[in-house]
Amino acid sequence: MTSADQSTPPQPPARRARRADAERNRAAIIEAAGVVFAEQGCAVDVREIARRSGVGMGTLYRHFPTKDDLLATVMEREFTSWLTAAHEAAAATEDPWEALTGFFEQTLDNQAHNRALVETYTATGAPARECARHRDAFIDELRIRCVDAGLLRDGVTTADLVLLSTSLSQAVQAADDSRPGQWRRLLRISLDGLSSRNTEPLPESAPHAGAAT
Amino acid sequence: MTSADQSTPPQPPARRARRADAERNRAAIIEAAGVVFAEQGCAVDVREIARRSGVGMGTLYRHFPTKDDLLATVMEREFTSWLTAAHEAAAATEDPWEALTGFFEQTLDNQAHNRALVETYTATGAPARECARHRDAFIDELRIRCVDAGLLRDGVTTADLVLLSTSLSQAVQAADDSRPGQWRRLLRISLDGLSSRNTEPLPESAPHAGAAT
Amino acid sequence: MTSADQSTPPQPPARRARRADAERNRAAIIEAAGVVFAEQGCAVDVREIARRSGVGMGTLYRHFPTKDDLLATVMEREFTSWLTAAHEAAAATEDPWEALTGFFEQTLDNQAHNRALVETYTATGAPARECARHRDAFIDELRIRCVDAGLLRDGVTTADLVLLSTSLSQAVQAADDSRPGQWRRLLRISLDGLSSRNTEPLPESAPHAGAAT
Amino acid sequence: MTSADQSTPPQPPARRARRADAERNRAAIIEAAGVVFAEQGCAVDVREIARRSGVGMGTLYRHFPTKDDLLATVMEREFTSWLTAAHEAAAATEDPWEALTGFFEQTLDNQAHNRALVETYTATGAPARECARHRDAFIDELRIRCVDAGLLRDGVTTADLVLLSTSLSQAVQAADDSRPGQWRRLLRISLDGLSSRNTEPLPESAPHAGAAT
DNA sequence: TATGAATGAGATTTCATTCAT
DNA sequence: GATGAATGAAATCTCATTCAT
Repeated sequence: MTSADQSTPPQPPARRARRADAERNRAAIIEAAGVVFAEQGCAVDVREIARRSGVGMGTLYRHFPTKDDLLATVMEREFTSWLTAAHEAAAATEDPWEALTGFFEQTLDNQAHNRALVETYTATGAPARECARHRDAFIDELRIRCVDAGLLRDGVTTADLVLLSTSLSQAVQAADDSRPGQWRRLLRISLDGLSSRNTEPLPESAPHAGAAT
Repeated sequence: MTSADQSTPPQPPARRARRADAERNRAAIIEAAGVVFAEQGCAVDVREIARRSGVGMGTLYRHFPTKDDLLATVMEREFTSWLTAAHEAAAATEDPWEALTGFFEQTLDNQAHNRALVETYTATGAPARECARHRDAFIDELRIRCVDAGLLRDGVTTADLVLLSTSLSQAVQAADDSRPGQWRRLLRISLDGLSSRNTEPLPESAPHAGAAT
Repeated sequence: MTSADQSTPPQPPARRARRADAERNRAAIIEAAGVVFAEQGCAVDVREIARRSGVGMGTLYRHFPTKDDLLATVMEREFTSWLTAAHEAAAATEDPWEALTGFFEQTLDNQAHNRALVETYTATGAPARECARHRDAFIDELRIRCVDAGLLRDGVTTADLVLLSTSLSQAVQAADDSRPGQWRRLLRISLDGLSSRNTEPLPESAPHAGAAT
Repeated sequence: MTSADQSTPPQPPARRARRADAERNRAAIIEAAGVVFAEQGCAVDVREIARRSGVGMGTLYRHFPTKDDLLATVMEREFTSWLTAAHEAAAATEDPWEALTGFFEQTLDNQAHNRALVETYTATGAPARECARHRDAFIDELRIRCVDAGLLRDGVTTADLVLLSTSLSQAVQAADDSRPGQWRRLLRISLDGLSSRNTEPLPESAPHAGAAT
C-alpha cells in the first residue's frame, strides 16, 4: 500500500488480477448469502449479506443485479451440488431401494437447516426449471431402478416422489428444532408406503397442467 | 334473560344497534383478511385488507390493534373451524381407519389453497399453543381408536401423525396448482405406511426437547 | 327505566331534564379531563378522557368542538378556581408579605402535580388572556400592598412576580417527584431576594413587546 | 498523525473520501435538527428535519436509527458544548460569585430560544445521566468556591442550584418572546436570595429519593 | 472497480374529528 | 341528545436499489 504502490505501474494492471479479485468477491458473496439465507430465510436484508461477505453493496449489486438474482444463484448452486452428491451416492449404491432411501436421507439432511432452500422449494417446486428437470430426471432413474427390481409400488410416478421429497423437506424444516431426527420416522413410514408390498392402486390425479407420468 | 326474552321483543336495540354494524365490519375484515392472507400469505399489506373489507385503516385497527392480532385471529378461526368440522366428521365415522383417513383428507382439502395458514402452521406448528393442543388431543383420539382396532403400525406416535399432517399440508400448498389432487396419492402412500401391515420397527427419534407420547 | 318509562309521556320531556343531563355530562367531562390532563399532560388521547368521563366521543365533541377547546376550558377553570382561592387567602391575611408568600405557596402547591397546567402556563404564560389579566391584577394588588408597607425591593414589577411564579411552577413540576418539597427552599430564596433588604437596583429589561410596568 | 500529517499530504483519501461526505451529512442533520428542535420542540416531524438537512429519510435514519437517538445526540451536544463553555468561563473568572453569576447567565442565554432543550431538561433534569453528572459536579465546584469565600448563604446545596437553573431556564423559555431580557432581573433576584447576607435558615426538604449533599 | 452512503417509496400504527344509528 | 364506530391524514421507520467518490 505504501512503497509498493509507487513502484508498480498503474496502467496495465494485469486484467487477470482484477478478474481473480472479482471472482473471489463473487464467491464470498455466494458463500455468505448461502449461510444467511439458510439461517434467516429469503427475506433477509441484503445488507446483512454484504456485511458478512465483506464487500460493499455496490459490489454485491454489480455481481447480482437483483436480490432475486442472488437468491436464485445461491439456491441453484446448493441445489446442484446436492444433486451432484446424490448422483454420486446413487451410483455407488447397488441396491435400488437403498439408493432411493439414501437419496431421500441425503435430501432431508441437506435441507433440514436451510430456511431459504425450503422456502423456494415450496414456492416454485424448485429453484429453477432447469434444476427441476435435472432433479426429475434423476429421481426418474432411481424410480426405474426400483421398478425394474420389482420393489416399487405399482403406479408410483416420478411426480409422486418429487412431491414426497418436497413434503418431507418442509416437515423437517418445521420440526427439526423441537424434535431432531423425527423426520427419519416419517421417511420410513412413507417409504414403506411406497414399497411393492402395497398392492392397492393409487388414486388417479386430475390430469391438469403440464404433467408427465 | 331466558323466558323473558321470548315474551318481550319490544326494543332490545339501543346499544345493540351500532354493535351490529361494528360486528358486520369486523366480520367483513376477517372475511377479507382470510381471503387475502390465503391468496398472498402473511406478508400482505394491511391496506389491501382494509380496501377489500371496504373499511378504513382506523376501523381495521380498532378491531385488531396489530396486524399480528388480525392474522392470529383469522388463523385461529380457520384452524378452529377446521378442527370442529374434523371432530364432527370423525364422530360420524364408525371405522377408525376411515376416520383417520377422513381427517387427513379434510385437513389437506382445507389447506390446499391457504398460503398464510401453511406459513403459520410451519412457523409455529400451529396458529397458537391452545389450538395445537386441541389438534394434538384430537389426533391422539384418532390414533387410539386405530390402535385399539389393531389397525395402526406399532410405535406410531401422535407426534408422528402431527408431523405428517404438517408435511402433507405443505406439499399440497406447493403442488396443488400444477397438479391438483395429486396429494391424494401421497396421502394414500403415507397412510399405507402407517398401517399395521408394516411390522418393522420405526427408528427412535432423539428424545430432545419437550417431547411426549 | 322500566315501568316509569311507560308512564311518562314521551313528547314533552321536560327540557330541563335534558339540560340537567347535559350539564352533568359536561361536568363529568371537565372533571375527568382535569384529572387526565394533570396526570399525562396536554397530549393525551381524547378517548382516554371520554372513557374516564363515562361519555361517548360524540357527547364530548358536542360540548367541546375541539380538543383545544376542552383543554382551554379545563385550564381556565383550574386557573380561575386557583385565583379565587388565592384571593380569599390574601384577603384573610393581614400581613402583606405573608400574603405574597402565601400566594406563591398556594400556586406551587396547586401546580406541583398538574402536567397540563404547567405546559400551558409555559406555552402562553397563561391559559388565556382574560385569566392572565386577572392574575396580573391580583398579583399587582399583592405587590402594591408590599410596596406600601415598604417590604418589597425597589423596582420589582408585577411582571417580575408573574415570571417568578411561572418559573417556580416548572421547577416544582420537574423536581417534585425526586425531591418533594425542595421547591420551598427555592421559593424562600427567591422571596428573600425580593425583600426590601436588597437595595441594589435591578437591571432594566428591554422595553420590547406590549409590556406594562 | 501529528508531524507526519503536515509533511505528507499525498493521498490519505481512500476510505476517508466518502466518510467526509457522510460526515458532512451527519453534521447537516445535527445542525438542522438543532434548529428545528429548538424552534418547534421535541415533537417535530422527522421529515421536517430531513428536508431542512437536504437529505432523504433513509440517510437520516442511517445516521440515527431512531428519532430519539437523534434528539439525544443533538441535546447532548448542545448540553456538552454549553458545559464546556461554562467551564472555560468559570476558570477565567477570579471572583467566585461572579463565576456563579456568569454560569447562570450563560446557561439562560443559551436556553432562551431552545424549546427542545428545555423540554428535555424538564423531563429528565438533563439530556442524560452522564451529562447531568457533569453539570452537577461543575455546579458543585462553583458552589464550593462561593462557600469558601463566605459568599453563599448557609445551607444552600448543589441540588438547590440545579433546581434554580432548571427553573429559570423555563421561565426564560416562556417569557423571552414577550419580554426579552427580563430574566436577568429574575436571576438577579434569585442570586441575591442566595447571598450570605441572608442569614435565616432554609426549610428542610423531605429527604426522599436519591438525594445528596 | 469497489465502496458504502443516499434514496424514497411504502409498511405499520395513532388519533383528532365526523357521522350513522 | 348520546353513542362509539369509522375515518384517513399523518408520523415513524425499513430496505431494495442507485450513485458519487
